[in-house]
Formats: sequence, structure tokens, C-alpha cells
Amino acid sequence: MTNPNSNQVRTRFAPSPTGFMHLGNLRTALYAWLFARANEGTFILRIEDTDQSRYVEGAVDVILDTLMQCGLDWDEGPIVQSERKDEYRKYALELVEKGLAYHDEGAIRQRVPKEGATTFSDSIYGDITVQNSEIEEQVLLKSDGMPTYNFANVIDDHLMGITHIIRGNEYLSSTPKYNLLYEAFGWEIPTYIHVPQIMRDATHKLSKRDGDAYFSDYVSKGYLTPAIINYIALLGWSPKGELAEQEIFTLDELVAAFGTEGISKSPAIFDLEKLRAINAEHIRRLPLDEFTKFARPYIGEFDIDYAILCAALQPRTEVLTDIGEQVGFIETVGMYSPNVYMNKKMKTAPDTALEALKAVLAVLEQGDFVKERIFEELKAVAESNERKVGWYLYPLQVALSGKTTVPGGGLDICIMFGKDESVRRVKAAMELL
RNA sequence: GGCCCGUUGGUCAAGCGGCUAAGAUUUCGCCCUUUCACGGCGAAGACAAGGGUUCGAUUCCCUUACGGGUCACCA
Repeated sequence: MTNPNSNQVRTRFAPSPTGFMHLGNLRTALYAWLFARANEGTFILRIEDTDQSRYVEGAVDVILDTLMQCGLDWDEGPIVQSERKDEYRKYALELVEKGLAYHDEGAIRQRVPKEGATTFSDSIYGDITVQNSEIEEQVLLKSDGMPTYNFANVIDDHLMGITHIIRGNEYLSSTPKYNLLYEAFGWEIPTYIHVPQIMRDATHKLSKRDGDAYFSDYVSKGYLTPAIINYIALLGWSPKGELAEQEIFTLDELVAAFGTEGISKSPAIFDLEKLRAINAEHIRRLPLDEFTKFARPYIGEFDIDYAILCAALQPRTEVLTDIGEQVGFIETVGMYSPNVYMNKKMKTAPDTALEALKAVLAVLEQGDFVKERIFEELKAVAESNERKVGWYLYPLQVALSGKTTVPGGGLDICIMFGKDESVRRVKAAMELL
């Protein structure tokens, strides 16, 4: 594989192809990638498929596609463990020869000293000591010839020259076993970086059965990939120093800010509200044409001014799926109660609407159909009657949409529709009054 | 249950022996405003409990409580 002698940082992401991409796994991949990139190191992808019974067709593609979509490019791999059976067998037999492992019912087990203790050091949790009597003599090579995760992991991490092992802290308690293995082979022990878990609530992990644990779930729910990455980066890690206040990050900014000092020891609860807020901020920061590209599929095809609509939609969209409901009035006004004309602040009511719409219609029909002109003239009308423009514009909004709230002002959607459609809708609304 | 790990507002979190204990989000006010948003300003809300150590503990140590992880020929 590669020379294990280089001093360069080498990290890896080593998922099992068992289904969709879990957010916890994705975050681990993100940290490993960030650490490699932040240190100008190498990021390696390895597929841990030593349990054939758990293999899911297409799962490897999901892993590759997700990483690519997220911008987590790998420099080496994917290395597939099931293709390397002979390698593991060789090392297992070497241990047997040294007397550090033994055959047991077709499998090969690690021999663990009965006495003494094993101490390992973790960058996040510090030194952890475990009595050897607590460590079980685990299987290294299964009777089907495949290595166990624990064994293949050590062999591959060494052979691939991994310098920093970044993984979930569910592996914390099996780490002494790895050290014993490294020592048995006389290999250098890598730096361990165990990261805390992502929880659904105080007592449950974010798990598959909740239907909200997978990356793809959130993409289909209208979240932007960079926002998801941004959010999960912050689950268990926070920037230090001058960047401590920053919360919105692009992937490049994360690379610049990332460091293991910022990784937390305690688990983090996944909070949908916060994800929404971060997603909303990412949406607001999009250039209008970018936002328009994302928004178009949620709007549909109409003869309207999309630039006006999308500009109005952008600050009002927290997740892309918010859009549909906001634009429903474009296709058709639908039924609505006259009470919709009631607005305390604008001092409008069903019985003031007709007079307002008459005045509006006159202004709409007479001159150029541009926002500034229409607004100025309506304002003049309003002032001469000692009223606010809203007294006219709010009824216009209702006439055009049948809604109490729309994206943008009444005049904005009027321009968005254009003269013909607007006049048609205003007249239709007046018929109902 | 044994072993290991953790515990700052509802949530994410800063803090690393001396602070009126940051910030974000959420909620609620006010301002801006052609609705609603966005934006601006403000408010509410936290060191799990008890012992030590110390002139002084959110910070260090111990105990308890609570939570999590792990004890597979799964990863």
C-alpha cells in the first residue's frame, strides 16, 4: 500500500456497507477528512465488509456518492477488506506462532495476559487504564476465514500508515485490545481520537428506526448539503480562539477552523430546530441565482416574473420544502373568506376592500406597469384620503392571492404576475365583494 | 451487574482557580415595514447533589445521583 514511514498525517474513514449513510458516521468521516485537510495530510477510504451477512447491495455506492456530494474527497481507496483475506490470515498465523494467539474451534483467538493492566491515551479523553483481566480473548480470524472488525482494523490501519484514528467513542472500551495487538506485532500505536456520540435525546442514540438518522433523509426534506455538514460539524465540536463566535461555516472555513482541541467529551443531542436555523442562514447567503436554481423545482412553471418571486422567497425559506405552501396561490386563488380582508394594522376590513380595490384597479390600468409608479400614485391617493398605503395594498394582496400572508408585498406579487393577470384577479375579487 | 466514559440555560456551547458565567438557537417584547419574513434592539433561561483541597471553586479531588458505552466467530 503506502509507506508507513512518512510523518504525514494520514486518516481514514472505514464504514461498513450496511445501508444508508448515518449522520453519526458522516460526522466521523467529516472530522477525519477535516483533520487530514487541516494538516495537509492524506484521507483514505476503506470499506469494512468482513461480515457478508450484513452486506447490503448498493451500500458502497451510497457511501461513495454521499462523500462526493459532501465534498469529502479521498486520496486513496476505497480499499475493500473482503478482498484481503489472505493478508489477515498471514498476520493471525504470525501471532499464533509467537504464542500470542491460538486456535479455538476453527477460529483464531488473541491471547491476553491475565495479569497487569493496559493503558492507552486518547486525545480527547486522556489516559485510560483497564485491567487485563477485564479484556476478553477476542476472536481475530473467524472460522469462515474472515477477520473480525477488531483485527482487520489494526492490520489495515498499520499497513495503510494511519497516524490518527478518528472514530466514535463506542470503541473506547475495546481500544485496550487494539493496543495489545499493536504491541504483539511491535507496531507503533497511532493517535486515538474518539469522538462523542450524536443522540436523538438524552437517552437514545440517533438511530435508524426513527427515520431521521440518515443524510439522505435531510436532503429530501429540503436541507442544503453544506448546511447539514455545517450543523453536524458543530455537534461535538466547536471552534476555538478568534473563531469561537462563528457558527456558519463553509467546508473550506471548517478546514481552517478545525482542531481536535475543540472536540467535546460529552454527547450532543441532535436538534432539528437548530438545523433549520442553520439551513435558513445558508439559504439566505446563497446568491439569488443559486437560490433560484434550488427553488424552481418547488415552484412549478408559470408565466410570472421568477426573479421577483425568488427574491421574496429567499429570506422566507428555512428549508426548501417550505416553498410549496407559500406559492400555492400562483396557480389558483381558491376559496377564501371575506374575513381575510380584515387587518387591524392596515385598518382594513371586508367592507373597505371594494373601495380600495377600485382605486387600485384604476392605478393599475392607467400607466406603465412598474412598481415605482404604481406605488407613488397609490401613496398619493392614500395621503389625500389621510390613509396609509397599506389600506390599499393589503386588499390588493388578498385579491391576488386570497391569503393573509404572501411572500413579498401585495405590489410585489402584482408585478410578479404582470398587468393582465393582476387586473383579471383584482376584477374577479371585486365581483365577490 | 463488572469495567470504561460523561454531566454549564429546552438544545448546541464558551469557560480551563478570582468574570455581573460568553455566543447561537428557541420563546416573548419593541423598532423597521404594503402582509409575513429578513434585519436591528431588548428580556427570559444554566454550572446535577453533597463533601473536601484552597484566601477563593463552574474550574482540582472524592462520594452519590442520573445518563451513555462496552462485555459477539457485528462492526
